[in-house]
Amino acid sequence: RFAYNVIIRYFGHSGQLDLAMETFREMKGMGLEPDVYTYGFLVNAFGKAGRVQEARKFFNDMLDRGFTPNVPTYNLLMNTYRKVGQLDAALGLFADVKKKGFRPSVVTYNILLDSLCRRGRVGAARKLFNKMIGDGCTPDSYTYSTLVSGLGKAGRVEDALKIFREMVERDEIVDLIAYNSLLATLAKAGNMQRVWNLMNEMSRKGLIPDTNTYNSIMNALGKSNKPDAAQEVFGRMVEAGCKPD
RNA sequence: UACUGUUUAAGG
Repeated sequence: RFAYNVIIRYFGHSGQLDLAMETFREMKGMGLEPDVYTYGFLVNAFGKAGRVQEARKFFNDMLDRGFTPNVPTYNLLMNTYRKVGQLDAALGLFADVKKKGFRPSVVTYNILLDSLCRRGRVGAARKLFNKMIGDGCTPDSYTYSTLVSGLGKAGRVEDALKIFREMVERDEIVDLIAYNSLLATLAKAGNMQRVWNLMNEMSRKGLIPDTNTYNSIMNALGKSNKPDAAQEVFGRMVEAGCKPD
């Protein structure tokens, strides 16, 4: 069964859903009982492809067969809802998790925070953020980047900065993605001074900007009609040995 | 053995 699970995960990961299904049928044909991992891999495979109905069907099959999903399994389906923007369904699952007496993990909260932000519900996201801390769930660097990015996209630059600073104050590791999230926010807001300052801070910390870093800045400059500045950034990018994609 | 975060047109 372990071997079948590995194969199903592989096909799911590479988007070969038909082969994943075929392997699943073969597994059952051999009289091998799928477990929560088997179903989890299938939920994930179809969820990543945006095929919500099928993902949900596997999840329900698992319930019908008397398996008790654990938190990561719920997260897989919740992430499917997040991807297609079905916020209410994601919130419904969250309620189920709590009703069953499970403790949502930091990943669960991160998925919900991102769902809320993508629907423009940044106020609700901040509330949930406070609630998660109140419930004793410690935010991680995913949590902060999600919020910085979400607040930034909503145009709430100062709030994004506040969250970023909070991450620093809490000694959370500020990784490249966290910097990229804030840089994109600042660049879109036309706050180039802070962009350059932040870039300097990054290099002091030994963090190497990647194509994502440069692309988001150039994109913002282009949109605000500053092709010359964008070109200058492009020059710096090449100078720094970063290959344009 | 599984789950989450950063950039990406224009026109219609």
